[in-house]
Amino acid sequence: MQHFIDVILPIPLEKLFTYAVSEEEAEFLRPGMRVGVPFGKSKIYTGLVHQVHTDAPKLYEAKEIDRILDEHPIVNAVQLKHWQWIADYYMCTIGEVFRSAVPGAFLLESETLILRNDKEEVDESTLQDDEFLVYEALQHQSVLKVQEVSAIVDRKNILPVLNRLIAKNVVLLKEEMYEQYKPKLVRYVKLGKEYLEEAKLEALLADLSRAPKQSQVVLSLFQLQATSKKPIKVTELENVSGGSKSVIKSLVNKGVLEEYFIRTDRVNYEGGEGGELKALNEYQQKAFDDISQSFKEDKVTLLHGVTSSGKTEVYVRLIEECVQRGQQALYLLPEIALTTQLISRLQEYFGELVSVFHSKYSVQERVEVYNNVLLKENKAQIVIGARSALFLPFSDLGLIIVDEEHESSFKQFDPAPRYHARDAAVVLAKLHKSNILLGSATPSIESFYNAKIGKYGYAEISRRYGNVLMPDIELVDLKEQSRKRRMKGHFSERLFLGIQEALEAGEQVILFQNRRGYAPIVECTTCGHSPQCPNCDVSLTYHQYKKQLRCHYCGYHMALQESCQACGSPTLDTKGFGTEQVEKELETLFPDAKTWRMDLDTTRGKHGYEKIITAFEQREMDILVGTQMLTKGLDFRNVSLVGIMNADSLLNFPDYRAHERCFQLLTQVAGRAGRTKKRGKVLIQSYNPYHQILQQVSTHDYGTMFKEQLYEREQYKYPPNNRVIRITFKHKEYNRLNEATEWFAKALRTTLGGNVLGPEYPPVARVRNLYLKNVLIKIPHAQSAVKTKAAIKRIEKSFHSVGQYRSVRVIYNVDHI
DNA sequence: AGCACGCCGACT
DNA sequence: GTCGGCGTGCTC
Repeated sequence: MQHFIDVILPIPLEKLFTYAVSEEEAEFLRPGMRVGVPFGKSKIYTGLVHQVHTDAPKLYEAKEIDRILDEHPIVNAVQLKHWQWIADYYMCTIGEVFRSAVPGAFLLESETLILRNDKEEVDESTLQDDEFLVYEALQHQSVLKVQEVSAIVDRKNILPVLNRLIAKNVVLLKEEMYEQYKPKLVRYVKLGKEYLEEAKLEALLADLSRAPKQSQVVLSLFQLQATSKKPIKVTELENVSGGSKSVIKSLVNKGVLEEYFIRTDRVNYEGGEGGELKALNEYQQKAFDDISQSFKEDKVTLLHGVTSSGKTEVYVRLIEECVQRGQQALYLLPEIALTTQLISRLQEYFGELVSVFHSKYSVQERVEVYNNVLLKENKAQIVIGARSALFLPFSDLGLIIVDEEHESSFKQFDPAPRYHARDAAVVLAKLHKSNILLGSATPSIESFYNAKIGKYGYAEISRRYGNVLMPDIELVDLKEQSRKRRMKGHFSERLFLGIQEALEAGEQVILFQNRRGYAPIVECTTCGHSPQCPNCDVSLTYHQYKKQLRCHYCGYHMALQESCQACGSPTLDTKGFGTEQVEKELETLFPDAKTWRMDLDTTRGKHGYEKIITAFEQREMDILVGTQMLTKGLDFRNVSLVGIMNADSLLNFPDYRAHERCFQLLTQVAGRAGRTKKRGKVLIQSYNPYHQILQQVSTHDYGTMFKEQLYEREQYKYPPNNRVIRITFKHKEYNRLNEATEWFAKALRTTLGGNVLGPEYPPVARVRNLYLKNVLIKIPHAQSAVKTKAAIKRIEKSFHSVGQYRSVRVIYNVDHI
């Protein structure tokens, strides 16, 4: 009897692939083990066994596997089910889930090696020049890599040479798989060593004159390198230059570009002894009891606890119980809220039992945690991590906590699978028959709705810990202030005085402005021209500290010009403002205060974020200006005033979630104020202070916000009662994209009827030289989501069989945020 | 996703 | 005539 296995390959293809195995192999192999399999002409990939069976494929001859990579499965049956759910629900392939679910180090790839053929005599006279060169090189070293051969014969395509050499029995080929860790494939490029001198570079560019794409790539790379010392990602270069993968690949093969990988350092936390649990106060205890009751009914449970109410202590109790039962616990947090503060707090309680899993950790560290969970080691009994921790090989999960469940960063955006960690966690809990708790001070409309209709259990803590009062929130009318000429830059008199008062009392201030840089637009007052990004359809943001104009979508940057590029007049002015400008104004308004800024620009680097927070905690600065980074579960003791520079920018997003998100953001930022005895003060500046959302924030009225938002969502057929799928189309040609999306939308309307919106350009209609267009599909409650997705997939199939549309990228975002 | 294949234009 | 660039299609 012949034996076969179906394997999952880490690529975006719908199908599984079938390989032939021997009887012994078939007996040994089990689902969840990795195998090396030949794929395509020569490569060996890492596949995951999905099924062992004896049904020979009918349409093709199955290849044999190359090798078995594991002694035991590294992925269990529950995980495979979970992966399949994610692939189906989020409309991606199981291979894509595989790729992002296991540590990169588990996915080995082969490299082709050229070996000397010692068995045969070689008649040197029969060799051509290039063949002889390779032959000669092999006399000195027994193994050559493809790239080395390429360098020796000074040619890109070495296949013909190799084929002739194989035919003449001079060489043998071998595919070698490296068992060692490979960093997650973040490829970087730099200019090859030879081309570092200017003269050489010029010669190179002259050389490439008839390869416009390649020279564009080199130029782009040069630009990127000249302006920033940071390493340049291959993907970044691809997008900025508009050159395709194959263009870059040829340059790498030529040695013009050099590929390299960067790995981050391993981080190790030393666990403490394991300490005493803090006693819960009556409100926490009540919540704890309600949660326990709800868990008994096997319900997903929502914990709604106001900011600073001590949710963490409740979590700790639940984890404690779970650990006592001998089960594993998973504590999920948004990446950015995974602070040392929290981690060390958990380690205080649970000592060594705590492992941390986090994308900033090295490959090595992640493999370790993965293996520890796999082997159900004690030290990984409690895992605290960001969304990818969801994919660890838990075998006996007793509790999942999703903290800050409303956070939109739980939804993965860029590579597929575009899953929502909170929702995927709910499914995982179901598969494990595990308890799951969602916690937030500002629950998402979806979760609160689920609690309302009784689908989820509900618990509440409405008092801050230690009976600290909720902050006093005051709305400041910017329209009035500016009419009365009371503005100092972007500060109203009210805010200015508030800061002054706080500083005099020796207290700290947080200022929130949801935009980084100095000003989002630079405009010529003579002709109205403003500099645009050459790769994206956006104005360049002015960053004063570097005197640069930057694109926040693709990273393009250029020096600020003295005069207008269109008309030459030196009458440049800025529009709008960002954190940098706020910081600048503070310097003039409060010259004695120590001010710092926290945004993407100041927290780059490994510990940038950590450092600023520690410094602020230790009161080394008085005022902290920042973007939404400030909102995440930070526990500052000495902040008495929080100022929101401009709330309107949050309300005016063209997105059905804008209001909800504005409420959450403002409430969370406000929650940073007055976490100890003294009541905190929050000042929200706005041109529209009577907006219902701002009123609701100021009165801490979640209930009304929820009611109104739910009403609106129902009116316009948005979640929670309806589902939405957004399809994004990408192409570099404007016209082709338009035609393609019209075609697709029409097909969708034919099958699905009315609930298809678009195609529409997003606010930024071109990013990294690719045009974008969106189609939004709403699926009413009564309509089958599964069938709708199947219909969409069918339409995509016919879409891609149309020749001109084949190169249009189609990206699904189910439950997009 | 990668990678070979093959057509097409440019230059030894 | 030959080589490299760049679009197209296939991978068990």
